Parts: sequence; structure tokens; C-alpha cells
Amino acid sequence: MPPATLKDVADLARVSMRTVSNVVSGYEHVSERMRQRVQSAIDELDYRPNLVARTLRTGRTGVLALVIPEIDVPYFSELARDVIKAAAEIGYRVMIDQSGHDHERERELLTGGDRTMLFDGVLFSPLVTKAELLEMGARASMPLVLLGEHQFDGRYDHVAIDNERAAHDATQHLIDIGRRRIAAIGEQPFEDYETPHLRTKGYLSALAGADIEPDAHLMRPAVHYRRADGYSATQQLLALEHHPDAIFCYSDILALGAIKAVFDAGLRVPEDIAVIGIDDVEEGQYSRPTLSTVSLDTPFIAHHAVARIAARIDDPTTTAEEVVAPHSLIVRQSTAG
Amino acid sequence: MPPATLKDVADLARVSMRTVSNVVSGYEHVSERMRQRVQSAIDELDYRPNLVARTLRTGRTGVLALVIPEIDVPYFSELARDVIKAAAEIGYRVMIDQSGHDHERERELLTGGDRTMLFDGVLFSPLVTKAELLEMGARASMPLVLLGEHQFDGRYDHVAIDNERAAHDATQHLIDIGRRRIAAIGEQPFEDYETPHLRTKGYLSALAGADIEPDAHLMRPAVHYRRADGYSATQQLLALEHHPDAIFCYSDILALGAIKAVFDAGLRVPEDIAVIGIDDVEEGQYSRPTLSTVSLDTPFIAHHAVARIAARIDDPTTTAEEVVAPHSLIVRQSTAG
DNA sequence: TTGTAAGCGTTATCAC
DNA sequence: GTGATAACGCTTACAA
Repeated sequence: MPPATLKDVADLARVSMRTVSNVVSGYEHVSERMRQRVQSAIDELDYRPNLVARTLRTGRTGVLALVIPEIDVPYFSELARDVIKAAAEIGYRVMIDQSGHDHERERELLTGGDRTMLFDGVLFSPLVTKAELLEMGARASMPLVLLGEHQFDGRYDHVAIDNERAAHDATQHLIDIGRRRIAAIGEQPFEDYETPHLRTKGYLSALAGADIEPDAHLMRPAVHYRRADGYSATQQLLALEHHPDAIFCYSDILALGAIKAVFDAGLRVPEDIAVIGIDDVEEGQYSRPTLSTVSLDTPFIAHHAVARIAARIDDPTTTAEEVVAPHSLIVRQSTAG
Repeated sequence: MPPATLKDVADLARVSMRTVSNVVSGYEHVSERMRQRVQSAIDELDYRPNLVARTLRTGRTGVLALVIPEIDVPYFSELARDVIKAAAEIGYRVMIDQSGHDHERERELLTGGDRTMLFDGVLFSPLVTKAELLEMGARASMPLVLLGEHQFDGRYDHVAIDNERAAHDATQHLIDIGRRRIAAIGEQPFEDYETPHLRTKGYLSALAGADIEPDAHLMRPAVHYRRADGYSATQQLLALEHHPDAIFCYSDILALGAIKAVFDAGLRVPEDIAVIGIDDVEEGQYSRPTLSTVSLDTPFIAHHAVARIAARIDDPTTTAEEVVAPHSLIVRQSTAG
């Protein structure tokens, strides 16, 4: 037996489809008697509105896309959790799309690609470069909020931390505990991503403030921000004639990989090398040593991102806003002493 | 300017909508001249088929739902990654739904809830009890594949490891390295979930095989399978007069929480207490000590689950299959020696 | 307050 | 091989 339709309900209740629709969508001006009659027909047939038909008619799907590089990177899965929660609170569902570090795929997702109209808006945690982003802006047909990026040109809504200050704070903390040979892992020299650049800027400004000469050997790139990348970058640092006495990693799991590399080399964290990350993922509270980090307040980010996209869906002409999410230094064992 | 429709393309190419549709969907019997003419009109208008309209007509959305308790639990985010990948390979997209340990929400998701017809099938990693599952079966209107559960009654497709044997293997390994007071964390005594029960069964059978008397004090429940649950359960084990010399945890992050509790109490892993988990999440390769575990082959699980659901969508009458995923013991530092 | 009917963009059934 | 046209199930002017 196929699912009941609006018409079936109307026939059973002996009213018009219009009236049933009114009842279903909670329209105000329906007499109580009608409402009862219709409701019992709905119950009897176990009627559920067909969302696809509704969407075709209204143009609204009630679905948001969350585009992230990889769902199994803890920061993104924790962000996804918060976004799904925030979206549910205002009646949206979330479809997660993995860009998988693939620029082509990102572009496709943003410009609509082969899946037009499957969602009302996009929350986008991009890997794209500045140039690509601008180019896409021209084609993107959908409400868009950028997460984590800080490219304010008045065209997109943004929700991000102050990356430069966050990196500065982390580096400053390492200086404050007396470290001088401070390495940085996470720059992406061959890409025009804004986030790593801003973090490098913050790292360098903190060094400058302490009159520490930056050393190019201590700045290691990381193609992706995964544990293995932090591990191998740290191995290279340890192979230097003078290894660093501290490492600032541009993500927590990069830092967790770094810590393992330090111990595998027979050195200790934090005694020989202090390590700090960014993100404050739960894993860092259980690692040994526990991980010092810069906390990003993902619930805040998720809440504001969803609020912005909802506003933009309701009124596409609303002026773009830039929301700066708070961050805070969290000192744990990996930088103790 | 609103997006171009099939009709716009037809008008521009001076052909009927039928012909355009044929070209778009790659129908065979279209003359090359027609195809060219239509294609250039498509390009000129930057036409993209409206998936919602197509769905309304065909009844297929091309979307699968993946229902899991929490996306930010590593096992689930890694599973999600593999499911998304496997689904993409055969043209499906995935919408992730968090049940959040909420039975009511699970039921709603399964019976269609308020979101009928938004996806073609459901991949369900359930927390529901046996009784609920059977009850739902009656109402569920959608193709369904169960992940991780092992309730074979011929009604649902299942993809799962042999939970009992996996637990047996883990426990046996602890016995093999000479441990006798072997604790288990993860039973859920107040719930009728099958997975924990099966693991407990495997744990007990391994003990029995080694003539070790089970000790109720060494079997600690865990409401959820998060790090904090493993941590607190282990604290309770350590408070016993005779603490265990090994702990088998029903998930990896439970085990990671357990390891932290052991060290925080001034004891060592594996010297004082060996620890093993189940799942083989990446985090366990970077923890200190690295985590022994039972590996689940999530790509296998994802691949077969997606294949089954696709088969069931194509033919709802196909007989339910039970796919048993392979598992393998992985010995790392946390049980060395 | 309720009924009638047009139309959202496709695909599919019929003819030709 | 191609063209007209009727659904798919819903919302919403427009009427009554």
C-alpha cells in the first residue's frame, strides 16, 4: 500500500485538499471542528507530508550542506556535531559533504554541481585559495557562510576565530615558559590558504615581540592536518643539529602526532620539547601528556554560522557579517614548566 | 535570473522536452545531430537538472541516511567517512543523522518521522533493544540495513562483525600474556542491547576456557562509550581491594579513557595493567602507550552495507542477508609483555 | 472559513 | 527517433 497523500486524507475527511494542507501546516484560521475531523483522518491513514513535493512547490528543502575536508578529523567531527545540533534547533537538517582536499570537488559543491536545489544553503569550511574563493563567489548560486576563513570582502558571511591572535597566544605561551627555539608545524607554502598564513603571521609576531630570530629550519609545512603529518614533520625537526625546545602545531592532532614522534625518539614532552596545538579536541584531554591548546568554542561557531545562513536564506540581500569567535589558551601538561 | 529549466533548453534548441530529457539522462536512441543541438543549448543556458523535481517524479532521491549515535565518536566518524566514500562510488549521497542515544529519536528516524521520502534507504547503527527493533520492523517503510547488530531474524539485512568472537579474541590475548584478573568495561545491564551482551558472552567464554572464575566486581558497565566513561569505570576498578591486571574495553576510546585513569592513579600500562579495546581507531596508533585492539575493517563494513541497501532499494523483495565482517587482533604496546 | 485549480520541473506513456 | 501531455504531491492565489 503506497503512502497516503493529501488527497487521500481530504477524501476520507470529506474536505478539500486546501483544508487538509491548512491543518498540516498549522494555519490559524481553521475551525476547531474541521481540525478535529481532518486530524483523525490523518491519524487513521498515518499520513506524512511528502517533503519532496513540498520542496518542489516552495523551493525550500530544509536542508543545509556542511562542506568539510574530512569528517574523521576530530575537529571537523566535533564541529559537525555542533552544527547538526544548532541546525536542528531551528528546523534544519544537515547533509555533510567531504571535499577530501579536492579543489575541484569543492568548486563543484559550491557552484551547485550536479545537485542543484538539494539544500537551501552551504556552510563551507574551505581549503580553497583566495583567488578561487573570489571566482566562486561569482558563480555560487546559493546562500553561503564560510567557516574558519577570514576573507572578509563583504561578499560572504564569515564565522572564524582571530587566527593570527590565536597563533600569537599559543606561541607567546611557549615563550612565557622559557622556550626559545620554537618550531611551527602547519604552514602550507605551496597553497594560498589564508588560515595557515595567518597562523604563521601570529607565530612570527610573537617571536618578534620576544626578540627571537625566526629560523626557517624550524618552520615545517604540513600538507594535511593529520596525526601522521605532525609525526613526520617532527621527525624532521628532531633530525636537525639543534632540535627545537618547543613546537607550535596548527592543529591538535598534528600536535598529537608530534608528541608521539618526540617520545619515539627517546625525548620527553614537555621536559625536552613543549608542544601546543589549536582546536581543543577531546582527545587532547586524554593524551599522555595532556595537550595544551587554543580552544575554539565550536558551539559558538556552529550557532552563529547556522544563524547567519538561516538569515541569509530568509533574505538573500542581507548584508554579509563577520563573526569573530572567541578563543582561549588552555594550558595542560604538554607545556607544563 | 532563475535557473534554466528543461523547457528553456527545449525552446532554445527547438526540440521537445522529451528529447532534452533523453539527452540529459543519456538515453541511447538519440541522433547525433539532436544530441549536439541540445547539448549546446544546455551549455549556453548552464542548465542543471532539478533533482527535487526528478525525485518527485521517480520516487528516488539518491540519498541514504546514516543513523549513528554520535558523529564525534571516532569509530562513527571513521565509519561515516567510509560509508560516504562507498556510497559516492555507486552514485548515492549520505545524510548523517545523530540519534544521540535517544530511543525516541531513533524510532522516529526509522519510521519515517517527519521527513518522509527524503532518502531512499537507511543505514542504521542502532542502540535500540531487541524488542524495539522488532516492533519497528513492522512500521519501517524504508529499506534498512543494520550495522553492528547481529539480530538475524531474516527481516533485515545486517553487516556486523562476530561480536562474541571478537570479544573472545581480545580476552584470550590478555590471558595469553599471563593476565588472570581481567576486567571488562562496557556492559549495559539496564538495556537490552545485543552488542554489549555478545561481547560479554565472548569475554566470559574466554575466561571459562582458561578456568578463570568470573568476578562480578571486575565487570563495569558504561552508559555511553566515551572516554570519560572508560575513565570513571577504571577509577572504580582501581578502588577495589585487588585491582585487575588487565582491562578489556568494549570500545577503543573507552580503553583510552581507561589508560589515562591508570596512569593518573600512579600505575602503568601495560606493566601493572594491560588494556585492550575494540574498533582500531586511528587515535590508538598515536596514544602512549599505543593501543592493542580488535580491528573492524570499516571499509568492508561500509562497502557491504551500501551494496546491500542499494540492492534492497532496487528490489525491496530481495531476501535479507547477513554479512559477517572480518576482524583481527592487533597487538600494540598497551598489552606488550 | 473553505473550495477550486494552476503550477513547481521532471519523467513516462502514448502516439506518430 | 521525436513530440505532446499526463502525472508525481504539494502550496497558494483566486473565488466563493
